[in-house]
Amino acid sequence: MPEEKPTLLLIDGHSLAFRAFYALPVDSFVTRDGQHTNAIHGFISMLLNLLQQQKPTHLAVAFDISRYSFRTREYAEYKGTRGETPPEFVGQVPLLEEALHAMNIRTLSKEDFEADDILATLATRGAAEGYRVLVVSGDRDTIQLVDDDVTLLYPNVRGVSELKTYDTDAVIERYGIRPEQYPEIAALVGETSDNLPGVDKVGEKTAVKWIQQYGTVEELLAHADAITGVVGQNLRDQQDRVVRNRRLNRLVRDVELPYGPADLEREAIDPTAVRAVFDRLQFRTLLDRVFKIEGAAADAGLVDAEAGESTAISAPVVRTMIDEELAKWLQTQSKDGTLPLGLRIATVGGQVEGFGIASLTESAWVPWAPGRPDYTALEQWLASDAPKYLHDAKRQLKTLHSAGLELAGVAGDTALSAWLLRPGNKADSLGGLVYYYLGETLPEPDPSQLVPETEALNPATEAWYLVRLQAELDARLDPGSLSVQHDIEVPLVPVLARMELQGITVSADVLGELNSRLGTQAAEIAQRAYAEIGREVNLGSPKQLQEVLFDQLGMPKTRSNKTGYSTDAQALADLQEQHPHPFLELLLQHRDATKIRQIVETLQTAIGQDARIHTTYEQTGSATGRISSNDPNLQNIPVKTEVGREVRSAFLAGEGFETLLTADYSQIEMRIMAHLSEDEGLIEAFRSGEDLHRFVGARIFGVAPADVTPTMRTKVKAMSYGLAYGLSAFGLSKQLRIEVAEARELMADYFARFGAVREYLRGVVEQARVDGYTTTIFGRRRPFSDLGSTNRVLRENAERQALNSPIQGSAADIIKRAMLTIDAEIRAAGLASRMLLQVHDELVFEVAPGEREALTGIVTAGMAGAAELSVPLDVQLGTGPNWDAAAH
DNA sequence: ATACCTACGTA
DNA sequence: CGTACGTAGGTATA
Repeated sequence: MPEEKPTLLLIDGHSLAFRAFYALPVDSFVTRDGQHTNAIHGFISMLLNLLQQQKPTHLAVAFDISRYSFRTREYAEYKGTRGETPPEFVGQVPLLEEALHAMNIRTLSKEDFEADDILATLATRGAAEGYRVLVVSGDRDTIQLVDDDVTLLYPNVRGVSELKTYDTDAVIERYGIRPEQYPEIAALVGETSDNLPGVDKVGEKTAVKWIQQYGTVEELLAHADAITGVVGQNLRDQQDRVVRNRRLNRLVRDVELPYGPADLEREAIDPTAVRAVFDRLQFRTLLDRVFKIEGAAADAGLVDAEAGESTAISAPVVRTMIDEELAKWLQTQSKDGTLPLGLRIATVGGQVEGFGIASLTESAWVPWAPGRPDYTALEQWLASDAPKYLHDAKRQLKTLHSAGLELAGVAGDTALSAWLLRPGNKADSLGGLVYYYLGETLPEPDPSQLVPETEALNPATEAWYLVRLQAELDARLDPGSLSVQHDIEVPLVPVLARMELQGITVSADVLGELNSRLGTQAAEIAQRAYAEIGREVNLGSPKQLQEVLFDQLGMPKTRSNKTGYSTDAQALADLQEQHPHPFLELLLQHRDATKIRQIVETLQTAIGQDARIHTTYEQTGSATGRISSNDPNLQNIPVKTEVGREVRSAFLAGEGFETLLTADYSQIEMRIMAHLSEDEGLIEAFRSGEDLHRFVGARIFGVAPADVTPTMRTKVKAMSYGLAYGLSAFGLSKQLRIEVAEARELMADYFARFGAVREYLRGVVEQARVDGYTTTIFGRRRPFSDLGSTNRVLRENAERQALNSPIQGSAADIIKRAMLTIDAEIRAAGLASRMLLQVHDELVFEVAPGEREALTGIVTAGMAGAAELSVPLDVQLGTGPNWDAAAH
């Protein structure tokens, strides 16, 4: 049996992407950031189909470099009729190329040539070298490439999901001429899309007839005199066109290229890179398809040996053990408590069922039944400082706590490491990380099935994966991130766990009273609002409000959003100015009342048996390094309004405690900016002890600090804060309701006095563009991929994020360091007082009787000393029976 | 039921 | 056309 020919697949990237662009609805393929992806999606989808159906052994995609080539030099009007490329298409091609590179697919382009010339060259060489060649292009000129070894796949009108196959026979059937004769026909007929006019009155029928008779254009023109009638005259008159067309539509088959067919062997994809790119493009189903096809390719032996080797390690056999055997095993495997072991806790219905423990070479399953006496070894090891690797350690710690078990020695948390590597991504499961970083698939039972088909992995084997995964993650982390991991994030795990377990006492009575009062109020306001418009509507429905405001009341249109026109507070306030109406005021009041009421209700249902609310902190919840709070969110409890503060007053010092203590950093982000920018003016402002905004205002407006008016101070304050967010003059003008020109002037004045700030902010973005990431004072990184984007919206969004990240992230580092110190000192001093909440720049404590002074000292020192900046860290303290009263 | 959008609370 | 979050209700899809 003859050996099968290798298959060389050659794709015209631009033409296929363009076809896909028009085949798929633009609006259905947009990322959350506004990047259009329909062309990329269509292209990759088509590509995956081809990989699956044709199983190419060799593969390349060719792109045009620009719309200019030797053809436009020869004939300037070539392709001149083509309109502007749609803006939604621009920018998709570089991303497509990136995706292809991640899939380890070669892309080719050549200055002065079109993609089709590259295809022609490779097809010719491929056929000569014994390949079965498949050419995919939407350009009819490529028909000339078809022969016994070369087949053309051409997208039909419906787009790129179905490709029509043209081999020699199919071409003859369709056009009545041999493939190599197609350009002769095209030269006569002309090609509108390339702006190549043909002979007037000559269509496909006539051209085919002539070529069937004469074979080539050259022959035909030699016998042009023999052609009668108007078309014959036209041919003679316009033979220049024909000659030119024929010259231009001949594809070049000997372009000099860096690769020959043999260099285009299909390679294994880079799973990490593919996931990164596809994540960014928000391609979920395509990602699955890529990995599925890739898996099949690996089975078929197409993937090179190197990629195969890394998956060759197999899990150790799980041994079940308890008590003395376990004690000995733990000691050996951990080298007397010095070597980290993976730890996985198995639970059923929240009850601990057992423990999987593993080193790199051995794994053990330890079944757990509470109350049995023979667990000393296990309990000792768990509670000891012997290092352990876990996934989502905080959750495990809390689970164990509820089972009455203590856990210490958390030395690594794969969820944290993964977040430090890619802080913008949402938390992944252990299985997800193993798949991503180790390229192996863990069986995960389908939670929707009562009797799962796939049996879950033994926790002991999961623990073994933890050890491998932690090593892989550590290897990928840079030194700065490693120190953040080691010095901040990992030690913070038990601290946050304790805060969550402690919770904070909340008065159900205060909330209940507030709820009913707001309820009555909201109902009254609603009635009055209905009276104003003569009917009842759902005031909480933006859609119904739009009807009332813009149709019924005929108000001027506000700024538009995806579902119509905005009815948010800002828009309503603007409306009230232009077109005052009592309904607007009532609506705003109703919003206020119901919003606070909704918060109150959420809190009420969150109060536990212990009269306390236990939030959950998400340590991997933000891209900058902040922690977030959920279920319920205690980081957005109202404070700005009077009723808002009533909510705060429901948060109390618990039974047996004297008072609440709040401690916050004042203007920490501005201080960090002063430190990072080394701006002398700003540094002096903080060292002077003068009110920051007053100081800055005095400099900007050229008056004495005492003469800074409240208006001036407000403007300065808005600008100072806005700077750290990448605020524009436009944005500042909107916020302060002043002219753009005035805002611009204000900013100019600011930078004239505090020039180093501007230089710093500019430098951050520039550096990030070079490095691909930003860094905080303590070494935390945040990667950015869109700083070089040609899409302005994407790029400028990324720039503002990059500008803000070192500032917000450093502030997060600092308060986390303070929390670690304070927690350690409270425990070292044996105080009963405890840290309860963190709200980004504020900490809330519960003070035990008689400990106020000691605690105050620890907190102040811990917070002020959390970083050595070129300006002091100012800490404000306050105490009181409730959170509102404890504010200062 | 689920996914998206708008709106809005905090730092 | 200002960063970072979480939650809830309405609405349109399945």
